[in-house]
Amino acid sequence: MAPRRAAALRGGGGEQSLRAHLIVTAERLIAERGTAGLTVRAIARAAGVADGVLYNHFADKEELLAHALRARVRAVERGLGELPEPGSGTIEGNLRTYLAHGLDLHRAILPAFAGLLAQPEVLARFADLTRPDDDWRDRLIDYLRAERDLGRLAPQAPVEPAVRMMVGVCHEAILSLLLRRSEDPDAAPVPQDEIDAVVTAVLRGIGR
Amino acid sequence: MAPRRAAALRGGGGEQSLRAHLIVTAERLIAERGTAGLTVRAIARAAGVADGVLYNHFADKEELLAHALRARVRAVERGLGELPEPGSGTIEGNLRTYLAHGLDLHRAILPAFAGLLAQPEVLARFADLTRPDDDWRDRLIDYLRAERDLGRLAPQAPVEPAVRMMVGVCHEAILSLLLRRSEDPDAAPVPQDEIDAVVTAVLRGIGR
DNA sequence: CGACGTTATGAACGCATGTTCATGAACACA
DNA sequence: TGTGTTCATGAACATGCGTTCATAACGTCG
Repeated sequence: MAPRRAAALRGGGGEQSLRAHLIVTAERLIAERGTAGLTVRAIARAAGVADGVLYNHFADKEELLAHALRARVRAVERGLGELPEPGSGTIEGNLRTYLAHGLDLHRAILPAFAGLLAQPEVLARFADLTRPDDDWRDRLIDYLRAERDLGRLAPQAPVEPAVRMMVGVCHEAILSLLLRRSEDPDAAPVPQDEIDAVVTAVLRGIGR
Repeated sequence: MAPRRAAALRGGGGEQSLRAHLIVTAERLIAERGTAGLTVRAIARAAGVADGVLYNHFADKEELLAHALRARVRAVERGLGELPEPGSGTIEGNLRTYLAHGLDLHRAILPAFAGLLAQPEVLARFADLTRPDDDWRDRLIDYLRAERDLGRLAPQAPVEPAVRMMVGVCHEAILSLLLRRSEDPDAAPVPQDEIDAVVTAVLRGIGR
């Protein structure tokens, strides 16, 4: 039927189709180095297959990249676990969880998308891709509104600006991490006490 | 001495050196389309000169790009005017000015840098380039600390988280603008009332 | 066991890019 | 006017990319 030499190279199992194998390999490379200088040959070499295989399973390089990015996004979301329910725990603790969640999400996603930001025409082809931080932002908005409806926040609490700020903090932290990484590859992420300070300030901002 | 055919093409004046002319041209192209797909030939064509001229004045393409980016950053900063002094006006009004300033700055700068974010090794060559939003951020920190020292803010006001949020709001606004632009080229920037809401929330966050 | 269809192979292709260099045009000076 | 120097010119080069396709290796079926 299908895989021959390549299947043998990939190990005895071989229950994974070559198509899936390519997606997994591209996903790994994207996670490591982003989409920027990622070549067809690099993917093929990493997958242990010939240069042209890609075109037996995808229309072009971008279609493979789209599938790989989707897989990457799903993997990240799966690894981040559940977000708090409204009414449970303290709002402060829950916001801290949301912020940590958002920071992890952005740290995992933004580098992969950085190469696409520069090319709007390419980015447009990925528009149907679930935009992970839009999801996260919507859930944060829903969460705060629900807390407001439960009476645990003042009725006039400015939910939208608070969310805008928390999303912004995530972007800012990861962008500055990217910039610092260009000089020092081992730059550290945002320390915990700064996260706490932001949560405290946001809580004051929405009237606690 | 120097310019011949090209000088004539550029107009009668010709007091501008070809080197400066190349920088200005590249700066214009960067402002319009970013550094992403910018080729040596595109710059040469836009400047009305031969393909290879660049190498009579710069070591390589990246050196020209560095000069052009520097020029672009300076031009933007020049166009944005002065920031408020501590002690003058209201803190609310001043923060609004800072935020508008930061939004303009990021809208003008971030698209040009988007292509570089994806390539850390290239970005590292531009490390000496004044990082415009670092400057802006430092000035905002200094401003709020000065207001605190003047007694117009509580001594324990959390300045750093507030600044982190405002910088983040700028990043977030421009990044989401870039993303929306990839689908709708005429997407609108952040409306004024959202800016006001953010400023109000930040003010509450630092204890007003 | 042999014919057939499927599909991985990887060399080759076309193209775009950054860069080089032999050429000659424009100027300064004698 | 003649000579030397400077430097713009743009065709040519080297490289790397995405993509194609004739070939051959493999599994299936009669």
